[in-house]
Amino acid sequence: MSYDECLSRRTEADDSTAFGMSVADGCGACSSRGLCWSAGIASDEKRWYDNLKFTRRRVKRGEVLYHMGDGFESIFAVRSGFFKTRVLLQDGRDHVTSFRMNGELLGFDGIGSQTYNCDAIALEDSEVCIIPYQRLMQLAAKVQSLGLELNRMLSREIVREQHLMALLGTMQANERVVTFLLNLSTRFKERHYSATRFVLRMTREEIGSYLGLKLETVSRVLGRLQAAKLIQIEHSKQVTLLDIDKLKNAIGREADARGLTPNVNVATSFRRQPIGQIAAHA
Amino acid sequence: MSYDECLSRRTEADDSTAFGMSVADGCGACSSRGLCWSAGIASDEKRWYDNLKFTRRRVKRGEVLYHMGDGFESIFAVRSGFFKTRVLLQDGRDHVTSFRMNGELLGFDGIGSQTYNCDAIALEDSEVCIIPYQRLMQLAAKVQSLGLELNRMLSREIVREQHLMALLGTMQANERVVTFLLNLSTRFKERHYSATRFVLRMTREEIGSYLGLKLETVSRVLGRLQAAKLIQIEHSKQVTLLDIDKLKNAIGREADARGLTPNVNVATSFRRQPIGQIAAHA
DNA sequence: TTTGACTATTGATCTAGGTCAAACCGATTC
DNA sequence: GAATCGGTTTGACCTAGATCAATAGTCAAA
Repeated sequence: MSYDECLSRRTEADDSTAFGMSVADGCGACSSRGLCWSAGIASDEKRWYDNLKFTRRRVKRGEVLYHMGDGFESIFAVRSGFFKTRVLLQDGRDHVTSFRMNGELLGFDGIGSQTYNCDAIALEDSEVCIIPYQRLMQLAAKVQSLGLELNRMLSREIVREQHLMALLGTMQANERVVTFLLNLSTRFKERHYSATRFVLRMTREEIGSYLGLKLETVSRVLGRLQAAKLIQIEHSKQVTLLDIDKLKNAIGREADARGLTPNVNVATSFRRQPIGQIAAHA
Repeated sequence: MSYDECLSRRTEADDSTAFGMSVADGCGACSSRGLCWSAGIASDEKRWYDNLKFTRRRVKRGEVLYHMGDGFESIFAVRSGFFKTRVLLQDGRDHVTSFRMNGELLGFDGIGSQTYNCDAIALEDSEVCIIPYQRLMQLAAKVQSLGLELNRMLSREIVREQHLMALLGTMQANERVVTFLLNLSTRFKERHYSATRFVLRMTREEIGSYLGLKLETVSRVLGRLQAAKLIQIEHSKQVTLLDIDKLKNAIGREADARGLTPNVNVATSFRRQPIGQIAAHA
């Protein structure tokens, strides 16, 4: 298959109603340019990249992009919106494994078994580029750097998950939530959004599932962070990070010394004393 | 680079002293054949695979195969022995992310950043094949199925980690340990070792780190499993799985009903009895 | 065979986070 | 504007697993 064949093959009419599909303007003009692929594509092959076009698909809030068990055909790039992925255990328990925003990719979990291994669900009305895996690999056979970049992305996903495992295996509730907020912050920053003020698209329960905590615990930690003036929350969803440096310091052993624990075990009987009262006496 | 160049390039003398290196007999004759790569290589390209030869390296118990931060050049296939990988957090805490046995691969975490993102440490005297990544990708450019298989392996690693995240995020101590034992069991079985009787190469602390538990908890759970006659342990390391089916059933909600909980606090047990539990064996 | 360094077990106690329950809040809908 | 609904907060209480501490195997070196 030639370059041009590969490209033309997908230039269907822009019928945005059928299956919620529509045709993209092409990667060169995409607002996620630089986040999604291009960073790793060798510059002499950039012209290639800029001419890529992928079919798009709209996914409404709450809708499933793909289900665990569905046959794997494509990976997806988030163009706009917000997704979560989750794995289900046999007995019905589930665990959220990632949140994805624009420029991030979904579906790597399907390559190995030719079947998706988790559910991907939109947390708000979203749009994705559909990247057919077969076609991608045909291209990669021609364009060296494309295959290399795919490997890099898979590897980075492995590393991301390793960090998450370390979080789940070793961190306290406070640290988990702070790590989560800081991670969102840097990702928004990369997208030229505010690093300090953003909206949480997911519920407390979803955050909890992601962090291995119960929703009440997430709520309490956020409450404590707010009481300690490290963050501010309006309407449950709108978060402002008031002091990123202090937040960063709150990860690690010294977390307790900074007034984030509910019960500063002073003498004996002041158990579960809210932070505000302690601060007032200090 | 031609097929033959690629192959001949690495046929150094078998000098097993220098750097602990030695040359392998080639993949075709390897005892891990079928575990490591070949399963995914298209049959018309098998002759290719069978002629592959990689430099080997011996790693003594306790020695580091690669360090976090080391420049990435190669992935490794375990020929014999046993490894753990671990990530380190800034403040010194660490978390074990995998145990690797023969036929399994190490180093995927380095591809994305060109730098290893964890430590790989031998738990017993071991030997690995060194698979230079550059060379591998050169080959993959010629041999389609090699690149595809690499993608599959990376993807499977992603899925493996997702399951582990779910374990760390949602499972009780009992379930974690049982899952761990069953996982070892199936991996030994795949290698034609006993699925029911094997040696734990890692310490209780390492198991604990892997499972997000403290070593005392691991020890207690193993003790309980033994008391329940589901397993037997000799000399701390030698494990026998006495009833794999019951072990499998011990994962999930009903685990408690099977005598795995330490203190059956009868006084309070009437307070909230899960409905599912009553119906379970009717 | 003794010594010493690990590693594992076991008991007693403590606590971070889970559980349960009630109230609250903001957005829809009727 | 009352009622409903999904999500959130907050309080009271409980427990699984952590922590601390003492004991005891295991193994290799002396």
